[in-house]
Amino acid sequence: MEYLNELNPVQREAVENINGASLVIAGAGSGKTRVLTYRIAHLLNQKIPAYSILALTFTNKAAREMKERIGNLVDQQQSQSLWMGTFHSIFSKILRYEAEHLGFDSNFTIYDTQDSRNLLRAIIREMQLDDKVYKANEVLNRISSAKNNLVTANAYSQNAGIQKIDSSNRRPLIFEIYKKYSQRCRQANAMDFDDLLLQTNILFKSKPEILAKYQNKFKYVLVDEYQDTNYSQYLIVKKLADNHKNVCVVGDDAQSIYSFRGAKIENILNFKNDYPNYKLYKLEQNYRSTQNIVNAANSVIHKNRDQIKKISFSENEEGEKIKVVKALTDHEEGYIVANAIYEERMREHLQYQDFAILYRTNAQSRIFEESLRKLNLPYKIYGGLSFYQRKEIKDLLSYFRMTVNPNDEEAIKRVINYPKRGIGDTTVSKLQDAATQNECSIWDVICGLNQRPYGINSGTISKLMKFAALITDFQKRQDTDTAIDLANYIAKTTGIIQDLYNDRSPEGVSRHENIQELLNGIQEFTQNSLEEGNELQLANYLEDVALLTDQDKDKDEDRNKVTLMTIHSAKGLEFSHLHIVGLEEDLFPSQMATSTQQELEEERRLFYVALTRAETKVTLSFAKSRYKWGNMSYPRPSRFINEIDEKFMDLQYESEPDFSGAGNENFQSRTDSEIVSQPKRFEAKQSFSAKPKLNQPIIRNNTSSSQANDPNFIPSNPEQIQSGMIVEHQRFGKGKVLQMEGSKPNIKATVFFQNVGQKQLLLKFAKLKIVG
DNA sequence: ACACGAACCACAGCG
DNA sequence: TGGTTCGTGT
Repeated sequence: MEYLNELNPVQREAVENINGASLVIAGAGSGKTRVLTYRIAHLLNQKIPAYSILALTFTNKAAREMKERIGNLVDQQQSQSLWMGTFHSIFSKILRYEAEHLGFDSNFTIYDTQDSRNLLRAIIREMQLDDKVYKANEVLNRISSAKNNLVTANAYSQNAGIQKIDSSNRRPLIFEIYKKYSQRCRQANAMDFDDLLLQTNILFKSKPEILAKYQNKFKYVLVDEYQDTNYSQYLIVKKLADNHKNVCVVGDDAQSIYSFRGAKIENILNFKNDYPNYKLYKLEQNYRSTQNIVNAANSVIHKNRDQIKKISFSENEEGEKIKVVKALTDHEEGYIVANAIYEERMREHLQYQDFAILYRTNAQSRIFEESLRKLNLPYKIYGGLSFYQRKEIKDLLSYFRMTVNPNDEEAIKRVINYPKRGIGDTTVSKLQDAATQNECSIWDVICGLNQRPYGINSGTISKLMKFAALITDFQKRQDTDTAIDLANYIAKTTGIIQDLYNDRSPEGVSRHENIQELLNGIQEFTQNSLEEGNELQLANYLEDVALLTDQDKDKDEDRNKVTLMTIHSAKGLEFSHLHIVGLEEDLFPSQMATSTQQELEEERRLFYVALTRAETKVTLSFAKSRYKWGNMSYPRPSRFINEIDEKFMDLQYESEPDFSGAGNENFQSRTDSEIVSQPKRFEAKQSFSAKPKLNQPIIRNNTSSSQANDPNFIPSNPEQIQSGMIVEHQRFGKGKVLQMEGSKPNIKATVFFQNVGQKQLLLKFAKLKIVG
């Protein structure tokens, strides 16, 4: 047990007091994960069997890493038998086991957000509602937050408060959509992400004997990132721990950043009410960051009113002050950050993996990708469209889903006509109507078509029969084939592989590669299951895959790379040198989060989380101009910059910085004397008025005689533009035409724009003025 | 049924 | 910018 000596006194107490309720308030970098892993290791050492320990983490990755570490402290065999994972993955397992009690089949599909949205869109269309009023995304948010507060479809329709809100938003029929949505999910034998928690609660409430079973099984319950649990999750934990009360929750109210999805800080604040005899441990020493960073972060978070008072301090070296960089444009911000990383790495002999760029929204990532690529800096990017959400991946997975659960409505709609087999939208909607009428699935309708053809012509019926036979064939192979064999068989027989192979465009090639990568993953899964003696059928693979994210498939070759991610996904991570970018009003804090005190405080906590990811150095940056929604905007620097106590800052940006080139080969554009200076309106705070509508080509009558004299001549014809001309583009500003190529209908011009670099424009759509 | 072009929309964050 | 949907022509 020499591992106990690696802990400070408070950490050690939190690890050793295994019985009763414990609340661990853990400041950033205070060794929270260490306490959790050591506590679990300690439990195992006290001869508590692994299968009676339930540990709920925020991500799968965290669970995996923690298991690994516990394995190193005790033994791998035991640590692998722990019940450790996200709420979603743990309770989806339990729900599969208990599915019959809820009227589901144990091979139910898990709908991801895309599936849910598609289903909602279909329902809204079928109800003939205006999809501009009933936006699928917003309806989904309403339903999701209802579920997270355990409001079922029936309760929703009977709740006067909710009905009032929906009515005042002119969307009084959301309850109807919610009802239909629930029915369709049930019909399809599918649960969405929120259902995994909601149905667990329903199960525990309606079947006390089942609840009792799990209460007895899980004698020790641990929860990480407790500040980010929602009501549904809170109640699951409370119920499971109700008998033995051996519950340990770890969290930091200052790092609560998920209230948008129903997380409640109150869960931490109310812990003492549920467990009056609880013990409180405060981990206040930060081992991660320099004193300067910790102090700076503290000075920010102290501006929040709602918080548990705690001191966070560091005994590391004082460290560098926080730097702030001002860029003229969003693209320049990209160049500056990439250059800084390039130079810091050289000067301080660092690895690429020591650097991270954190931003508020995924949309900001592309500019940094471009500038990193220009300097040949390897990077990895998280978020955005994940691997498992790509079309080709979802298509193949949908065949797998059909095989395991043919009632899966979203899967069948994806694959019924992919690859093309001549079954069009009209046929699908006939099938859908029939399914709704008979309260059965589309698959059931297809299987009964010989008896009741629902007005579908015989040609199409035989196509449908062929499709059905294909799926039935897959189903028959399920029991005998391993996951990888069946997956390969499906990929081949459906023609997906061939279809993608035939597409020799770069996109087609990459899609083909993605499919190969997915199949490799299944191969790996099959192999691992074989070694560990687990089930190795396709259905078993599918159980996990819906809950995986990109961060779960970290590859070795990705290790030494600069990390690009949102601040939200950086939670729990740490980096030596950190760039927090886009510190502008209406971006960070987000314009959607400045109306109430609570929202603003959450943004501030988000900034706090960002700052505390850094070990040695933080650089903040902002741009004076940025493209947003396709338009130029001129934001002010974020208020958060000023909220950091000046003592901890290096305020060099106040004096106009000089990025004008010397020793910086990436700014050739600035030395190009042909390029005119910034347009005057650049200084204006708000965007210019009387702007032509973007989607309408601007065409005036072009008497070409006046062309040379008119500084604002708008061409209607690509031929009126020649190389060397100075032109102005609505989006990219002023620039010089370098060269033209292509034939009349689609002439391309390469234009060098001052702020954006070279742009290829298809002149047919170009929004250009000739200014000289 | 399908292919193509044009209009429209999107950018909050996650399992 | 880029993905999706809608309308049109084949």
